Amino acid sequence: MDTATTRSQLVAHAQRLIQQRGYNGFSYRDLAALVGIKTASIHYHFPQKEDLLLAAVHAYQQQWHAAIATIDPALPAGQRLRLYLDLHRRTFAGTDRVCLGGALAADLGSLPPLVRQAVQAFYRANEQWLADVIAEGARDGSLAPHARPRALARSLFAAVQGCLAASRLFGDGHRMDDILEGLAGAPEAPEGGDPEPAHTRRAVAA
Amino acid sequence: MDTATTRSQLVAHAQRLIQQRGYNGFSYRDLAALVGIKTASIHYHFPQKEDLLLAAVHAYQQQWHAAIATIDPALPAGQRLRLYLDLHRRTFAGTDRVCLGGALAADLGSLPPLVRQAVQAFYRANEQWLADVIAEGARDGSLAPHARPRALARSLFAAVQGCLAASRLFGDGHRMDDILEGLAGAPEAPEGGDPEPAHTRRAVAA
DNA sequence: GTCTATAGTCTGATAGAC
DNA sequence: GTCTATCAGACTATAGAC
Repeated sequence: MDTATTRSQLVAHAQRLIQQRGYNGFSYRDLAALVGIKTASIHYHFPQKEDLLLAAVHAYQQQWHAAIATIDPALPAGQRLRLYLDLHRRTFAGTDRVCLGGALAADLGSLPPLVRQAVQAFYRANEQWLADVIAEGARDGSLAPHARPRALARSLFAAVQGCLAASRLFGDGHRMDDILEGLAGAPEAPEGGDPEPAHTRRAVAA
Repeated sequence: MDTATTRSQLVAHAQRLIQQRGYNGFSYRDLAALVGIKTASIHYHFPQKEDLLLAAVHAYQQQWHAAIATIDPALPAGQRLRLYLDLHRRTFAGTDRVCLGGALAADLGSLPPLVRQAVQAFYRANEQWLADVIAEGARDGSLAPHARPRALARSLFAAVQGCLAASRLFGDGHRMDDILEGLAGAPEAPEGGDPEPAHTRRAVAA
């Protein structure tokens, strides 16, 4: 089955354009040119721009849900946490995009209320997944979190979103390593020119 | 001296509108209505929109530089770090704004190159300040960072930016406390319903 | 489902009077 | 410095043929 329907192409291109330029940074004209149809035809699939936006966010959330579901729940919590960060790094490193949720959250003041709710749902889902993993890691000892799971989950997700923006700003795909380094623990002499981030350690300071 | 010149009003309103709605979310029309002049008059002060943008970013960076300069360098590094986070919390809690740097970084793909450079300079200044404080704290023992100062500074600034976006998204002015909690250390039983964030502690896990 | 054609509005920007 | 008047182009959206 050829799943590259016009509708799915529109959603995919809309996602990409928002991630690159922000919510107000793209038009039906851009979209039509990319898909190879006229702007009027887009309205057949998405009568209002808000309809397209909602479809883009919901599809994005499902895509991330599927991606996170590939992280084996049988693995130690600490490793799952690193795989979560690595998933973000691999997805966005070298691209000119950020997370769709973060991109929309930044333009919040010009977002229709329903889109705002969809973005909230995306944030909640990520923060809850992280909080669950952190709590489990604290139980089984694979993590030693220095804050309550929910607080740490929120801080971590915020750091990931901010890191994606900074990575793109500086064209530096390695910035996620900074968070990984803080997660994994670090050299005892923190100001020296230690060139080896302790990626392989299991001790977690968070 | 009455410093509320038309030019300064334009810059201030432009800053606010970008922080609320993003780079592409406001127009000369909005701005003119707020200041009480016509759109054509704005072009006298800022011939192109990019000129206005650059003025807004540069003014913002100076404002933050002045605000951070109020943090007494004689204080312990750990306390200066908390004051830095508190400055952000106090500035944005209860508002519908995020940091101008973060707002522009999110719309990077539609930013003129010179504006992009100005945003980079803003990020670098903040990350450098944080790295210096963290390195000093590691030296004098007022902090025990679990990552190298530069990595920790970048993660922390990313977390602050992400936290501001999430705070506004959920209308929750207390989210900066999550970062403070991770910075200050936390209960040894992280999953319990401990209602007391350890705000007063000095031990820093970061 | 896609098209042409078009409406009505908003956009950044310019010319020239005052 | 601010105005009126205007521009050319972009925007979302609609009507109706195919």
